[in-house]
This record gives sequence, C-alpha cells and structure tokens, in this order.
Amino acid sequence: MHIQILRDFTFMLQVNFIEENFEQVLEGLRKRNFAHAESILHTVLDLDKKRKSTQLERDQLQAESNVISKRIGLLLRDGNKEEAENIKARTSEIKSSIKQFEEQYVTYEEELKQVLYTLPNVPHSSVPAGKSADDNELILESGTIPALHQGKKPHWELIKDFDIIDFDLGVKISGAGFPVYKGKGARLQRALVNFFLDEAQKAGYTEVQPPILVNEDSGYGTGQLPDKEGQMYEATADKLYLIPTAEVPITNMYRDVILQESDFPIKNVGFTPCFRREAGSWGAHVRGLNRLHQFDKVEIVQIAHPDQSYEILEEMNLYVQSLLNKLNLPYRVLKLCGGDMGFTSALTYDMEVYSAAQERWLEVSSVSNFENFQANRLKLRFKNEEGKMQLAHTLNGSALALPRIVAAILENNQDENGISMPEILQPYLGFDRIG
RNA sequence: AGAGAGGUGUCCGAGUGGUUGAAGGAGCACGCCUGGAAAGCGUGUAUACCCGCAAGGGUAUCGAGGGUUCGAAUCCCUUCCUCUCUGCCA
Repeated sequence: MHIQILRDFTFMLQVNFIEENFEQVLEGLRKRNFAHAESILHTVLDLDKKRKSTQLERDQLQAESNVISKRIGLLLRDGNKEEAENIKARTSEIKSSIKQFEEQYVTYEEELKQVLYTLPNVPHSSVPAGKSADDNELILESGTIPALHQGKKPHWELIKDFDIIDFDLGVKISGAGFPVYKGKGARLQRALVNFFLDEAQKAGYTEVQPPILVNEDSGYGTGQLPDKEGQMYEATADKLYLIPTAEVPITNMYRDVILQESDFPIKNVGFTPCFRREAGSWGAHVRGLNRLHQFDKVEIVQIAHPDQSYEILEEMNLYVQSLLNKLNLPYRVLKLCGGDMGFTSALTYDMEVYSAAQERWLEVSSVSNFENFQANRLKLRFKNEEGKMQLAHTLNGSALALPRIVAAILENNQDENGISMPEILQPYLGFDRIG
C-alpha cells in the first residue's frame, strides 16, 4: 500500500524525547522485543541532526533571498529599473541552492517520519517484560465460576438449540464471521448495548454516534495506519476504512484540537459495530462468537491531563469491572506484558471473563493509556498553566465488547432446560429466560 | 451526479503581485479609570520548525498539494471541503 506522509506532525517532540531519554526509550523498546532497537534509535537521531543542519542552510539562504526581493520591490517603486534588473540576475544562484537544500530537507524529513512511524509507544515502567500472553501479570480474579450440569454445552451449540444466532445465514449473506442474531439473540444484543450505554452515562460519559467509515488521516491519528492496514476493511473507491473499534472515530474527534486545562477530563462513550479482517488469526479457539469479522462494542474514551491519566486509567479499569460484576460474570484482570501490548499503548489492562462450558478465559475488554503517543499523531494539545502547548493524554477501553459477553452469559447461565438471563438485563430484555 | 458561489487568524470581515503574520471590528487577557460594575482609554492576543544560556532572531503557514515570478493570500493547474440550484435517494 502507498504510505502517505501526513504533514506537520509534531513528531519532532518525539525525537527530542528520544534524545533526552535514550536509555529509557531503548529499554522500553526492548521490553517489547522490538528488533534492532538501538540502531534504529541512532538512525532517528542521525536523520534529525541532518534535518536540522539542512534546515539551517535553507533558512539562511531563504532569508537572503527575501531581503533581495524586498529590495527589488523598493527599487522598482523608485523607478530604478536598471538596478533592479541587476540584482535580479544575482538571485538565480541563490535560488538553485535553496532548491537543493529544500529537496534534501524534505528527503531527510520523510525518511525520519517513516522510521518514527515504525516505533511503538514506550511501555510504562511497571509493564512486565515478556514475549506473549503467557507473560501477562495477573492482577486479580473475581466472581465464582458456576458449577454447570453434566450436559453443559458451549455457546455455539446453545445458539443452535434455541435458534438465536445463525452463522450459516451469515455465511450466505456475507461470509464466515458475520453472524445473524435472531429473536431473543437479537434482543439480548440490543439489551446489552442499552445497558452499557446507560451505565456509561451514569458514570459521566457523553454519548456520541460517530461515523464507522473513517479516512486515512484518522487511521494515522490513532495508530492503525501505517502499521495495521491489513487488519481493516477498505472502501477503496473512496479511500475509507471500516473502523476496527470506535476508538478511531471518537479519538479523532480531537485531532488538531487545542484544549484548555479546564476542558479536562473529556469523557465520551460510543456504541458502534466493529470490523476486523483478522487476517491470519484464524485457528483453534475461534469457534462461535469467539472471533468475528463484525461485532458490536461500546467503547469509552477519555482525553486527560498528563498528570491525571494513570489515575483515570485505574478509574476506567474499575468501571469496566463494575459492569462485569453487575452481569455476574467471573472475570480476571491482567496487566499486559511488553510483548503482548498494542503498538500505541503505554499500559494496558485486559479483562477476561470465564466462559464455563468452553472452560476458557475470553478477553472482553482492553483498557489502555496511550499517554501522548496518539496525541502526538493527532496534534491534540492543550495550553498548560504556563501558557505553553503540551500534548494531552488519550485513553480508552471496551465497555464492553458484546460477542464474548454473550458467549459467557449463555454458557454460564445454562441449565438442563435453557438459559436464565442476568437480573440486571431483564428490564432491558423483557424476558428472563431463553428456552 | 450536473451547474454556480465560496474557503483568510478564536469569531466576523477587508484584501487581486512588493515591509501583509496579514486592515478594521468583536471576543479574550492585563493595566488605567470607578465605591463596585458598565462604558471609555492603553497594551497584548496563532502554530510548527531552526539558531540562541537568554534576550532575541530566522523560515514556513491565508483549505491542501504543485506551478509561474526576483517576489503570491492575491495569477495558473490539481485536489478536498462548504453553500445554493437541478437530479437521485434512506
């Protein structure tokens, strides 16, 4: 794919940070098992140095040229044509020099940006080192795992028995991973969405309904591009992408925005379908609702003052847990290790529910602090107390993703005759049992 | 989708080749004035990068990209967006 360079990114701040905190950045990248970290960082610093010296040359020549142009203007005004023509002749040399330096400058700048695009966020100091999900740190486990009857079934059998979700129909219409929710299955979806949105509103989040097709700039802003374009569906005729998460449109609402300190904290919640190509990730454990190309999710997004973002991360963590508690689902919270964390995140908590018939933990939420990584790409800043521009922090979390919640509800609440619905959902559902 | 109009600083709005980072107004901030407020007066009020310990200075930016020119907000090309009319449509 053609990689478009976005203009005017404040990436230079990132370079300064690398320069001033070289060891810390290096250690962070190593925690992520980022290959060739040291040499890449040196490349960054080297390119930046070249960029600066080239800019200096260019600017000086340009300044000279500007002076001459002004003089020509004055001469012409005074009717001194001859002298003006005289000076004009001398500018051609300067002009070609400027052009050379300019071309060189653009080259360095683009190379630099390309390299910077490949650098993931530096993990928070508390993030454990590790290579895979096995190295994630267990923070807590909560709730009791239900003891199910002998004939317990995984959700993909339950949904067939009760005809509430139809995968074959989805295959006919779209393809694998696009289920059709029917009857009580559809109503369960709607009930969960409404429940999640109502809860978020009570917690102070402002509901938004963003577009679910986004442009390229938005993809770069939150970090899906240029790294993960293969994971998104593309509407190529219009250069738009189907969102993999509401994080993309909601966070991008704040692209190119300058906030006041008094605007913090900004709390938004949005319900959207999410689309993921999941290229290469099909294998074991993806039956039923465990992994889909299209699914529904309610997402919470906060824009925070840097001093408060970790406090807010904990608040969001607790908020997501409160939802799981209210749904009476057993869950655990993990702090992701460097190797398992997303590209843009500095610290991520994963919430997993226990799906009692599959006898597996299923990830249903991921709550992350991106610190200023996304803000840097978004140019999302605020004027601090000293009146200086500073990058804000962005955070988000699923609250919650539906399919695996549905899977766990179905499996965990089944008995010989059917499935009872969590009490808290019953007012939303209008029924208390399936089957 | 076709025809036309337009995109200028926080906002409104001037500006069709030469000290224009950009008139004027509003807003905002500070100061003066006031018993307090309003009005009035004065001053200030963009962002990025670069040089500099700093004070300060340089370069760029008038939707975006490119071109013409010694010099462009102003001319040309491309593109995006908005508005009006026509067409189509949930």
